Amino acid sequence: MKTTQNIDVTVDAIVFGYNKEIGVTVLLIKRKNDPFKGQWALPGGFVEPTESLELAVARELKEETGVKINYLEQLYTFGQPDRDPRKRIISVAYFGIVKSSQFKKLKAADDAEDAEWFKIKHLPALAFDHQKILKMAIDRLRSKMIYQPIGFELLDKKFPFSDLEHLYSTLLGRPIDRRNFRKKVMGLGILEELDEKAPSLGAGRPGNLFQFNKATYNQLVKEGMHFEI
Amino acid sequence: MKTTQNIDVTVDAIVFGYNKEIGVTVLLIKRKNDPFKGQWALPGGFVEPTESLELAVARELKEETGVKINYLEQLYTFGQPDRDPRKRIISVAYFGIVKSSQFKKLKAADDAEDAEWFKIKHLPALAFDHQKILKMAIDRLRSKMIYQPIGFELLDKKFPFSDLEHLYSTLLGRPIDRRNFRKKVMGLGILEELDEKAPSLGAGRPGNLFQFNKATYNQLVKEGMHFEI
DNA sequence: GCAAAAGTGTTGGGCCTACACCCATGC
DNA sequence: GCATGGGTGTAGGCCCAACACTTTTGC
Repeated sequence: MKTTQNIDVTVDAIVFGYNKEIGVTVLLIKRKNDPFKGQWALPGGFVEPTESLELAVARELKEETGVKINYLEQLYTFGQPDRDPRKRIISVAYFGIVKSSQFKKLKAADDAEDAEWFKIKHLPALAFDHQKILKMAIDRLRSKMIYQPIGFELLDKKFPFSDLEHLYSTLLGRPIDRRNFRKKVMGLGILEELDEKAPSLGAGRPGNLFQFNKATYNQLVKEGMHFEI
Repeated sequence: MKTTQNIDVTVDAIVFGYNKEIGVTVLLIKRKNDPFKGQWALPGGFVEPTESLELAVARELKEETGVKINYLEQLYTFGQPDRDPRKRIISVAYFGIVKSSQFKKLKAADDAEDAEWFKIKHLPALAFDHQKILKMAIDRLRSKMIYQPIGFELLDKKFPFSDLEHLYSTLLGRPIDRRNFRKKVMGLGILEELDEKAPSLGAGRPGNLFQFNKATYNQLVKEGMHFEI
């Protein structure tokens, strides 16, 4: 098979963020160049000849949006021959999460005219097959959250328990039983309760702060944990 | 980014089979050409300019081994810059299953000097990073089997219940309680009991034959089924 | 003192695990 | 008739869902 393939390889990133007031959001850029100039799209771009795929994602994210991610995993590779009007382009999509604290720091640059967080409930029209890619990412986020505590990655390093509650009930789209949820999560032993109160928001009793113990979590995963909500 | 990337795209297939006597096996080919000439490797090859990735997998499998697969899903994309000694090659790996009945029909051709089923317990040295890819595929097979009934895809269209039992206890590497297993599986309602006996193997009472009801299964998946062994 | 959010236990039912014997067939 | 694999029921325990009131704080 010595014929030239003439296939290009890109990476795309679906980066989720979370904020108590806004809910779950995804990071999009407005394209500066054709094709789909002026349209919203997933951040991403061509892989450099000598960099790994993961590096390419991190680089493109930094260049286009200024965001640094806290969690990254490969999602899926999209390779339909006609998915890009220019030529055949195969895109390896990555699924990323930024912590709440990193949430606002956006600065569009490079190929992007603009970068913004969009609520996953209210998305604009997207370029290429990015609608399909994003849908797959949202499905993955939902299903991963209910059997692995990646939800924790969306929160700050220290957070009040109610943030976790809100995150889960928002994303699952249904109310959760607060008592049972707390019992279940605490039962896993991967949350450490701190000796610190959350800043009061003007009303109501301030909660205690917690933090995620990643070491204990990794231990559990090895032993074959079972989470389920 | 108008510089030529000079990256090639291949697909690789990790195809599993099952047979009561032999256990779980994976399909490998012996390479006819350099690099790694004469070594065992995963079947696969370069993607043609206008075919989809799935088609490329199916074509390569047919060309190199003569096998037709019953189940196929994307596994992962391997893109480390140095994973092929010739040049940068990104490989999209697919995870496939053939039914027991298709098991023996191998005929090496094309790039392959030979094609053979290997027990996953006794694997030869593999070319490229195929060891790593295969390991990931086996992990996926194991974890998928315990929460989705893809194990059924490894069996024939009609099979005695004991085949399913043996498959699961082999792959899980531990004995399973026959009564509980039967109750659990039958409780899902995705197996239809047929009015037909399995051919007797010379000893013992012949069992009834069953078949997998894919429609009911798909229905269940939509409603959010929960399997777990 | 009142509005808002945090924190906390018990019970009933369903599900899952553990466990052993009889049945049909081939030789 | 014996060896081999097929087929079946039950009881106890554990876990999970359902459920409401008291506490702390800001205003």
